[in-house]
Parts: sequence; C-alpha cells; structure tokens
Amino acid sequence: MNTNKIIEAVSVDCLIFGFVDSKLYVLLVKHGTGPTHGQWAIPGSWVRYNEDIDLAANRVLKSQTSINKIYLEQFKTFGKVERYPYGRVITIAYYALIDIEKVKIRPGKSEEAVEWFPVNNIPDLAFDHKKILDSGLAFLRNRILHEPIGFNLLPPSFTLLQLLTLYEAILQKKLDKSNFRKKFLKMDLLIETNKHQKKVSHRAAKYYRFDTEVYDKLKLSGFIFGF
Amino acid sequence: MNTNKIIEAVSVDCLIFGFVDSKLYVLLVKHGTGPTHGQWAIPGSWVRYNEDIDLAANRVLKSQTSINKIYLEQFKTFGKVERYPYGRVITIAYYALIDIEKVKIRPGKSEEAVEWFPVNNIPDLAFDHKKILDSGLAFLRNRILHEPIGFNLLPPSFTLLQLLTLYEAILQKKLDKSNFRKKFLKMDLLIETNKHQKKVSHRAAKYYRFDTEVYDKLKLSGFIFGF
DNA sequence: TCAAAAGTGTTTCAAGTACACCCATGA
DNA sequence: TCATGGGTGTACTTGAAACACTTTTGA
Repeated sequence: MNTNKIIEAVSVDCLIFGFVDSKLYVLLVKHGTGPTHGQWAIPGSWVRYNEDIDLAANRVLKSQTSINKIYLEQFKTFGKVERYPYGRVITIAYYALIDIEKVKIRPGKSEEAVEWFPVNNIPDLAFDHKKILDSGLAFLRNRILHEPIGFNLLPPSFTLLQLLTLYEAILQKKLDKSNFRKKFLKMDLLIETNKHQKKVSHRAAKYYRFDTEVYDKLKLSGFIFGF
Repeated sequence: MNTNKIIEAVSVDCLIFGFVDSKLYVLLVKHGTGPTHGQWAIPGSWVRYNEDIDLAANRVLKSQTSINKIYLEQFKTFGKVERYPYGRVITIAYYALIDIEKVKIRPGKSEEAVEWFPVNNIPDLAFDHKKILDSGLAFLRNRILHEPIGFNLLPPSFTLLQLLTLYEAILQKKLDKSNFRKKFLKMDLLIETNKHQKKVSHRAAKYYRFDTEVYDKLKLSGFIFGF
C-alpha cells in the first residue's frame, strides 16, 4: 500500500504557540495554492492512512519548525458538516508550546508565507480556523492553571518575572509579583541555577530551571500542581 | 446523495453514565453481529457524510436511551493505526450524563444486549474501548470539579446527601458531610424546594433543585464554579 | 428508645490578597 | 542619582479541614 495514501475525510490542525516580549504568539501559514490561496490558516495536514493522529500532528509541527519532541496535546475535534466547503472534512486540533527562540520557521511547499501573530491581533482565517484558535486558547488558559506546562514556552532557564509575564499573557490579567514568587517557589518545582542576568540596568535576576523529572517525582508523592 | 452514506474512517463512541444507589454506572452494548459478535463495547456509530459529529453522538444516545437534549460533551479523539483491526477507523469519543431513572434502555438492531455496569466492575471490552472508558472517567472526574454538571446524573430534585454520594462515587473518596453542605449552599446554586423526603426512618431531608438559568446568571456576574 | 441520617456550630490551620519597602545595577 | 526591575516582609482575610453536637423520624 502507498504509505502516503490519506484519509480523505480527516485532517489535523496544529496551533503552535510561542512567547516573546511578554506576548503570546501563534504561528499561521498563508496558503499558496488551491481555493484558499492567499488566506491565512492554522498549519495542518491530512492524516495518512498508516499514521497515528498524534504522529500526523507531530509531522505538521516538524515541517513548520524543524523541531520534534516538544509539548503537543490534542484538544478538540471539529466536525460540522459545513466547516470545510470543498468536501466533508473533520479536523482534529492540537496545540504545541515551543521556545520561540529555538526555532527557525519555514513555509511548507504549498505555502506562501509563515508568520508569528500575537494572539490578540489575528488576521481573518480560512474555514472555521478562528473558532479553533479561540477554543485552543481557552483550553490553554485552563490547562496552565492545572498543569505546569508554561515552561515549554520559555528557554530552559528563565527568571521569575518571565514566568510571571507568561502567566499574565495567557490568563490576560495582572498578577501580584510578590505572591506569584511565593506561590511558585513554595511548590519546589523550580531549580535555582547559579546564573544571573548580565548587563541589565537593574538588579540582576536569578535564573531558574523547570525539571520535568522533579515534577514527575513530586507527582508520584501526591503533589498536584495548581496555580 | 444518499444521506445515510457514511465516512468510512470515522466513528463516534458515547460513554453514557448513570448514577444510582451511590454508584456510577456506564452503559455497554453486546455486539450481535460482525467480527466482534459477543463482545461488550461502548455504544457507537459511524458518522454519516451529512451529519455533524455532535449530532452523530446524539443519535447514538437516542438510539440507546430514547432521550434527547441531555448533557453530552466530546472529550477525546482516538486515532492509533492499530486501534481497530478491520480497517483504519478514527473514533471521536463523547460522554453523556443522564438521570438513570428516566430512561428505558434498549439494544440497537445489531446488538444482542445492553446493560448498565458499575464503573469499577467492567467486563473485557472490544478494541481500545477500555482505554476510552478510562480516559472518559478521568475527564469526568476533572470536569466535575470545575463545572456543575453532576446534577445531570440526578433527578430534577435531590437531597444534599445524594449529591454528596455522587461526588464521592466520581471522585472515589470520602467527603465530609458538614463541609460539603456548607460549600455547596454558600454557592447559591441550589434552589430549596418545600418538599421533604417521606416515610424515611430518619429525619426527612429537604429536596433541592439545580437551575441552569441561575447558574448562567451567576456566571455572567463573574462566578466561577469550583469544588 | 434506638438507629440512621439531617442539619448546625466551632475551632484550627493553611493559603490567598494586598501592600509597603529595601536592594542592586547600568545609564 | 535616578529609573527599573529584583526580591523580602507583614498584616489581613478567606477558606479548607476536622469533628462534636443536636434534631427528626420510622421501626
């Protein structure tokens, strides 16, 4: 069997989130061919006949960002009859969190452009993609309260203020600096490094790391993350 | 076009939960035809070419229970290549919460039997259905902490002890009666009725109702349910 | 009068909230 | 020396948790 054979009725779409300059961004592509030529959309692909859906989502991710092994989670499947006007297509939506500095984005072969957009300034999108994006944002907003996943958007080591602004950007509200520090540090999830910021015109902040292994151990001993 | 035409690669499966005698039950069907003849499974169906996936799930529900308009939510899509050995089938999983006393269950035409099983005593299931059930239970356990959906499993009016045992059954842990009362009553989500239990050999409990409209109003004014 | 569940009250401790304030550093 | 963010401390309030107790009812 041709391993590239696709399931015609099923696609995956992948919201790729990044964080920089205190703002949350999402990666969008501009279609270069077909009936939606020129329209912006969430990166996606058909699911192949011999391919797990999680792997299909991973493939999309890799084709846009060249990276693998990152935070990727399915959040909802969209299947209204009229969502895709050129046939019946059900799409399984995923979201990914990446360290925006680590990736070189690149357009796929049928794409005219690929670009980061701040989530509060999104162009018109093809199909029901605006709805998918809103749903994904709501999902992320909820997830970040109950799972320590925000770290995936930051470099391996980061300051507490970076983490704070990340939470503020996702939750869309101001948080108290002092209480945020106490809350996070008390959880023992963050590992101090001995590095500090350099050449900043204010007191240099300490860098911290989040270690998934530490979290897994804590979880085994009954710890439940909650912000 | 034949409106019964199906999308061959896509099905919906629907976990139907009920609650009675302090226990959580799930509805399972025994296949009466085909290669899985004789095996227990989660009720499901193919998605039709002209049918929204939510409607497909609703159709499954109605065919098993004769009821409509009940709590139904999609929770996850399962799409491993080898999950279904007779072809490539991706299934979109839903769960429903119903008042078990209100329904007469009935087998579909290709089913040998349909039966309620306590969730902690489940027979072997076809395909990856055990995994789907476990995933659905975990989803429900989480949802009930953040959304007031438990009421859908109870009759329109119920006592606080019924609600308590419902939470205990789903969360699988004992809760303090007094604290549970206080917490729930303080939320102003429950409407007192003037009815009491009758002919019980202990002090008669007051019946309460949960009114979705009340909850919607509260939500608009910023209230967030949390248990 | 006893069992069983309804329903109330109280005490303790942990955690969230809102601040005020000092510290370090480059421009 | 000033602005800027880093970092600490405290007082207040809320809410979770544990548990003792009283009330009502049919058997």
